[in-house]
Amino acid sequence: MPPQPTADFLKAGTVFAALPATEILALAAVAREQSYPARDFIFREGDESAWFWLVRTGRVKILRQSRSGDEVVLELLGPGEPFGGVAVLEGRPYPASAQAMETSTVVGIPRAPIVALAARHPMLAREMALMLGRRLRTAHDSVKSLATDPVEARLASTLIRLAEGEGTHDPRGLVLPFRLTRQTLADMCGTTVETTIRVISRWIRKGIVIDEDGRLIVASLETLREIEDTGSL
Amino acid sequence: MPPQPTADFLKAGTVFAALPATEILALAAVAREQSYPARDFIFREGDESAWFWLVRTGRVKILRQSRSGDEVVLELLGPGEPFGGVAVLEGRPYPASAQAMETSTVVGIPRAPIVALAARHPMLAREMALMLGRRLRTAHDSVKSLATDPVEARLASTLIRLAEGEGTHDPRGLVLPFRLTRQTLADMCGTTVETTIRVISRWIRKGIVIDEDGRLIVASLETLREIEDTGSL
DNA sequence: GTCGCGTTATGACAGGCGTCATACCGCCGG
DNA sequence: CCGGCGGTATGACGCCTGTCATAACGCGAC
Repeated sequence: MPPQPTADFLKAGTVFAALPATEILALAAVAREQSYPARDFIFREGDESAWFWLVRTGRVKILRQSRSGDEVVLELLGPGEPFGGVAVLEGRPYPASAQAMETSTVVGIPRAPIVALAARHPMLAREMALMLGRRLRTAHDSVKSLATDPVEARLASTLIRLAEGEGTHDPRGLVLPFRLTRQTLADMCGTTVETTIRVISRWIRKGIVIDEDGRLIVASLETLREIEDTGSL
Repeated sequence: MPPQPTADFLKAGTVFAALPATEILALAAVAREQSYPARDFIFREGDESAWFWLVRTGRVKILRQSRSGDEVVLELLGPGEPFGGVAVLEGRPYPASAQAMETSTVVGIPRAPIVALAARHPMLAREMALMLGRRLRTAHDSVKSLATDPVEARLASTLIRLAEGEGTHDPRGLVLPFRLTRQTLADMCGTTVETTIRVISRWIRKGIVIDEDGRLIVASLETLREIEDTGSL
């Protein structure tokens, strides 16, 4: 049983916040909550996009795979964040896979009610457009970083982004609210586990970051920023 | 004097196609057409987003620069394609620069009328969302390619994308409808001019592509596809 | 208990590709 | 007509970083 009813959860998010109460209740009636253990896939690249999803609890990883089998992590999503939306509205298959990073529950809403709702309430499209604009910008940030920066700078900047966006304050620094393996970090930066491990280990030895049982704590955002700029320490 | 009145141009594009004629005329009345010579900037990253733009003729390059001065080309836009839109709607500064690749004319629409129009006609937001979804997908394609593929495969896949999307058929192959320098291609793939020159020269010697006075012709799309997959030839 | 898996760690090695230098060609402007 | 600029071409060199191998540790499954 979720900590709060589905309707309240839908209303609390940014996506459906502006909808009238009756619409929210109608959505909640057709929504389905489901829980996934770590490493389970919610859907895979190429699957038919039958559901629109929202992260309820936990952490979901959006990724694509290449023939050679190595993964590229495109986005990390936390509670309240939607995914699969564009594919649903366009009626295309999902362009990427979604995988639970830790035990997570997600809310799924079937395609038909969402499409009908979007037709009735154009403000949904507006919210969608703004959100996509933001995500396009961060995607472009990634492109720029991958295209020009050396590995250590890329690792620094994704860690900065995560810490600033999702970190909670603590006497020791900014604490990331989820476990982030070196492998996942590597997949977000287009590098390998080994180099990521080498870099993070060096940072830990220098006290720039702290590894607390798999959870990273950014102790010196400033040093990371310097690394981001100069490409090394 | 442009080849057709501004109003007709606006109506012909995908963005405003569904609007009533009176709205189109109102837009055309406040729109401004302007011509830029090659290498001139229409706006720069960080500028206040006072205008929403459409490419009328020519070719516009969306790019970002790093401190070290090297550029990253995020998108190449041709006639009918909009740019600067998200920044205008959100009231943020432009997140990237726009530069004319060749002599180009663009149509600019001031911020206020666009914002008002979007409020009156929610379908605009819908069009916007769909367009952003497509662009997000191609951005994610770039991320994946930059993160996992070797340089030669990246060059192959951007050339394939350009040829399939914008190439015109010809007995010799798919002809790109604009001059594309090795430098620009390098900036699109996150590599350097030198390596791009080496790779393209090799391709030209093998007959995979043809350089016709700066315009590239893709003679064997299949070979390029094989290179895209295997990472070399 | 112990086998296996996921994760972190460290070293050796090779090679793709960036960097620097140089050269050539066509074009435009003074 | 000639100097500068933008673009293409080619070689030498080096290093960042991917690849492969090996090891240790914690933990859940059986």
